[in-house]
Amino acid sequence: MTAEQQPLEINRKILNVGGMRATNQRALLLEVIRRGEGHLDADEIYRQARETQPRISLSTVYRSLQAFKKLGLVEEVHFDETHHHYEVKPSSEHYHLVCLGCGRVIEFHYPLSRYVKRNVAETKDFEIVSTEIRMTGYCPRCRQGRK
Amino acid sequence: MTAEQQPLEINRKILNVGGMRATNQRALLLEVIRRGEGHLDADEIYRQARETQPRISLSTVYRSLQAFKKLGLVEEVHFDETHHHYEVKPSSEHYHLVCLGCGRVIEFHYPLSRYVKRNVAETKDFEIVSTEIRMTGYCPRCRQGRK
DNA sequence: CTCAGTGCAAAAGCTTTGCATAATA
DNA sequence: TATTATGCAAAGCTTTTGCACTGAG
Repeated sequence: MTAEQQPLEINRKILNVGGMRATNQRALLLEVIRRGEGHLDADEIYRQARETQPRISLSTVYRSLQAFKKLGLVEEVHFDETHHHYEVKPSSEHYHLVCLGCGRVIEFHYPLSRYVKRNVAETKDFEIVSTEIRMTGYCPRCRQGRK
Repeated sequence: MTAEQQPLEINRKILNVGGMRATNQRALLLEVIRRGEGHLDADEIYRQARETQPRISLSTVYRSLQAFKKLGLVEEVHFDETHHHYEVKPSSEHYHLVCLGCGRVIEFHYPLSRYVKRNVAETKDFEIVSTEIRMTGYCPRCRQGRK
């Protein structure tokens, strides 16, 4: 087994454990999303997946994304108004700053969410699958332009 | 004078200060968004505005929303994949829990963002206009159904 | 062998844009 | 009066859905 194929095998197991059928498409998509590290939207995932499986369809991408999300395998990230980006779940506590001026997205880390999560989970009796923190504002460069 | 009774005149001033022309449409939209308390999407804002100004158009709603957002007057909230909701900016520190099972949205309060904001703003030299925290997972009811 | 999953094409949303008209500063 | 904003209709994107076919279990 080559190094490239190995992750796909692991993805199949993950899918099986989740009760989904382990299709080539899904194993590949999971891999593409993982490699993308949260910076890919549905269309980009589609394009990259097509390099390996030219016949994969956009519908499959969307349907898989929904399935993964329900299982808690991937997390949806909202950078801007119209595109959703995806990353595999154990996303190490990183969140986003979005610049309203130039659209740039800056990641930031904050160790706090574990604490907030527990607090909220207890108070609301909610089982938390993913957390997103997103702050919008103006980056250093754009602050200059705004006087 | 309560926020609910705040007249359109004040909205006009807010718009002027922001450097935008104070049109009837924008003053009304700001008022509708304020009354909606973060629970309205573009189309709902449009419908409510039309009760007062039947000839207002959806394009105006979208264009105003974008303008308000740039000015930091309103904040965009992401409950689910496809709809964006809007609320006027000084939104008292409330965030959202979204249930992956039934789609229910639960608000929660957390006093922490001021602290996080300052920290992030300093570290990244970013001028923060708005903050959104969104956690997805399963609500008490849906947790039962899941095993 | 069955039924969940896929591909394709078409439909459905949501949001943006071009242009002539209207309103604001 | 000079712009800026609006309304309308049309275009543009992203996402969802129906249906026949394929492949995993």
